[in-house]
Amino acid sequence: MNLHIDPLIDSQPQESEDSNNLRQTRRSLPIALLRARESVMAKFRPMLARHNINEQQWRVIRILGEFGELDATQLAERALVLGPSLTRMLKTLEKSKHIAKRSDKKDARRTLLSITAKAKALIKEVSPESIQIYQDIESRFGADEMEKLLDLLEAITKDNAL
Amino acid sequence: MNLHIDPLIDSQPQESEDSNNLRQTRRSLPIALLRARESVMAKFRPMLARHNINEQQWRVIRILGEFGELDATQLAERALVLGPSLTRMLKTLEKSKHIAKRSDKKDARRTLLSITAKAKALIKEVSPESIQIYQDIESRFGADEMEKLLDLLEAITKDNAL
DNA sequence: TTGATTTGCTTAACATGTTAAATAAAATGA
DNA sequence: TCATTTTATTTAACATGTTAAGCAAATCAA
Repeated sequence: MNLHIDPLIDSQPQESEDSNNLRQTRRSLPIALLRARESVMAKFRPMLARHNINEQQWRVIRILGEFGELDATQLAERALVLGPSLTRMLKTLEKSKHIAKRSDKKDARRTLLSITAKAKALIKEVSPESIQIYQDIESRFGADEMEKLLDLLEAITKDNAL
Repeated sequence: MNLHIDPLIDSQPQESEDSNNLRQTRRSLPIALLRARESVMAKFRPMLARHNINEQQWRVIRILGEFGELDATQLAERALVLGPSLTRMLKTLEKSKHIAKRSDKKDARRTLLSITAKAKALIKEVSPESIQIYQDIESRFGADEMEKLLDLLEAITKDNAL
């Protein structure tokens, strides 16, 4: 999702017939989350593009780098990718030698996924740039604000899962 | 994106070789935003599905309901949809008589979009359910926390746009 | 033990996301 | 005025999102 969104700071709703009491989209949580995410990802996407990977592929590789070998279900859950998407992505990532597949000896239904040396090298390449971008965002937004935001995001996520 | 995500509260990273200093995905802002959004949308999606619309269609209709007639560029920007996606969506939404198109007399390049009576009726149907779901989320998370979260999201969005 | 159910993954079909290129109309400038 | 550039939208191609259905392996229950 690359929306190249302009600020929209001055725009105001025009309709007077607001008989439906829907919150203005500006203060709608789903839309605010999407906008915020887009504004953040806009900073990361050009860097990922330079390394010939997209957002989802980077998440999958990163999760396997962080957690080690996982089965497809756990990987999809943690990388926030749906099963059918993961199935397709794995075909690509196997061909490009970033991910290796093996079947679980104890449970033939399960596929175990792990990253290759090539993907580990990619992580080492991307990490410093990623950290730099993150720090730029954090230093402008403020480290305290960033912590507060992350805490609230974690909290509402946990809250909604109940 | 309907991920049906489980809490993942107790899971911990396994890899010791964390020589790359990437932040744990749990505290990664892009991922935290995505997770939070998924947890929120999971509450809304079944309701939208009952009304036979998806998330993006609802955003487009809602934006036109809020701002009135807009050209395609403004609509795409505000509804957080890319141009090519909007082009395709409009074909569907015109066929279903939710949206009407006319070309701008002053500038033949522009297409002006507005919602029909049918879409206004849909908004009236969906709004109370939407508001109810929103209030459920807000009452569990806390209205103060919700305000803080929305403020921080608006702030970081504005900050990143600079 | 075996028929029924559940689980893990894949396939299918259609929608949107994403980037690049194409097209047409409008604005610009010599 | 007319060639050039910019702007608004669409088309194309491929990737992921989403839901439903399918399939094989594992688990359950009688």
